[in-house]
Amino acid sequence: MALIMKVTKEQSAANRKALVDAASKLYRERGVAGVGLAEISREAGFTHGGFYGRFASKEELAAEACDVAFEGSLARLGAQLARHDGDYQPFLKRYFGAAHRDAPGAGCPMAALAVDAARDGGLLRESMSGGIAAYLHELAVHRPDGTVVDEPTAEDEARAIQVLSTMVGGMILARACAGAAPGLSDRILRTSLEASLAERPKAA
Amino acid sequence: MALIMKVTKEQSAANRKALVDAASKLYRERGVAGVGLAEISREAGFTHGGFYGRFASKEELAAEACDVAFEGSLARLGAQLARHDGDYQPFLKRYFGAAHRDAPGAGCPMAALAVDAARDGGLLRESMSGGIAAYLHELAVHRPDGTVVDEPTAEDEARAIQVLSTMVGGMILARACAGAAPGLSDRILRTSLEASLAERPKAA
DNA sequence: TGTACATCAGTGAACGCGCGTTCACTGATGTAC
DNA sequence: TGTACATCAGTGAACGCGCGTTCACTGATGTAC
Repeated sequence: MALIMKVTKEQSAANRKALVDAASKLYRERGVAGVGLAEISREAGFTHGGFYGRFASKEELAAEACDVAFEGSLARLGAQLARHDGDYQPFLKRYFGAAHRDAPGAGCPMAALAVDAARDGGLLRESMSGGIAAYLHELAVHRPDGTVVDEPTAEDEARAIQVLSTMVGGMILARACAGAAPGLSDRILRTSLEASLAERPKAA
Repeated sequence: MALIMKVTKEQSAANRKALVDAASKLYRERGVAGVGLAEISREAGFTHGGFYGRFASKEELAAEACDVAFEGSLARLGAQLARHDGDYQPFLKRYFGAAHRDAPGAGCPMAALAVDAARDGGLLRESMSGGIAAYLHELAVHRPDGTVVDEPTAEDEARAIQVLSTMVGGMILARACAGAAPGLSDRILRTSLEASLAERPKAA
């Protein structure tokens, strides 16, 4: 019957999504080269035997995991800006929080996976490239005075690049120091927040 | 005879250094998890059988490879600043050049390995932490007006963190885009250069 | 309604391979007498 | 000076393991008549 058939297909789609979500978390935490398909399948509640019924390769899973991470990240950015009338401060405060630093598996895909993507020659690199462009676009259309434009200018893009460089660089450096130099790691977070706010002042 | 003995030991030390140098290049290019000891040994001109006569573990090699990369990086920073009377522009122009973006194996250890180090629990993480602190110190003691101080203030450190975040974030984003969006990658380099120069104006 | 068949998501075992690590051995270097 | 021995950097083969990938199979879901 069509209805029951639909339930089964939905179940299967949900199972596939569970796999992508588990990969998205584990890859961000430990890198694409640092986690195997068996562990990802186990985390999602399956054996790894069925993997190639759902994905063409590990590379395809990595790209979809990256896409999903960007969806979450862009949604958070949009929601925060919308809730605060285009004011960047709440969003950036959250980005540069210790909670984000200490939980890369649920955080920014660029801070977690951009280096892996740069080393990759395939689908992950394309997903990351598209995600960066989309993220920059979202930052660019939201001007610091709180207005939203359709077509960002070159100046809008430049401002977006400045903010994003500070975000990604600051978070990566803070994470690299977190274990061995916690005081420095905290100062990196605080200073990067201040710098990115200066580039993107509070809505007028 | 002491002299001949010395030559042999020097040879052995040089061989060990060749291994660390090869690892430093290959790890920066492809990540610590992306290159095996056999390939590193081959690149240095050896079989991998002798590896454990020289290193306690792969982890130890990775940490030394990171140290060596920082030595080169800090030397370049110091030399450029000294040659131009503390003016940051030549150094930053070189850092944000396409040549640096396209040759990570010879470039900045933080842009190449900080994410790997953050995932690591051991020696690599400690080496990276110490390297970041040393690099920030070198940036902090060189004030934008060209003077050099012994004890940097909190403000000096904050300025150093701003510059370094922009450097590392900009380079990582530019590399992640280089294959799939070369135009965007170039704009990220140019904009990050301008932003870091604005944070560190030309010597007065 | 009941029975025989088709589908297909997921299982579990296996594959060849490269990994980090170990070890018995070689052979040139240097020492003892 | 000459001969027997010690050292030790480096070789080459092997180890157990986990990797990405493949495949024969199971068994519940759904179809045909």
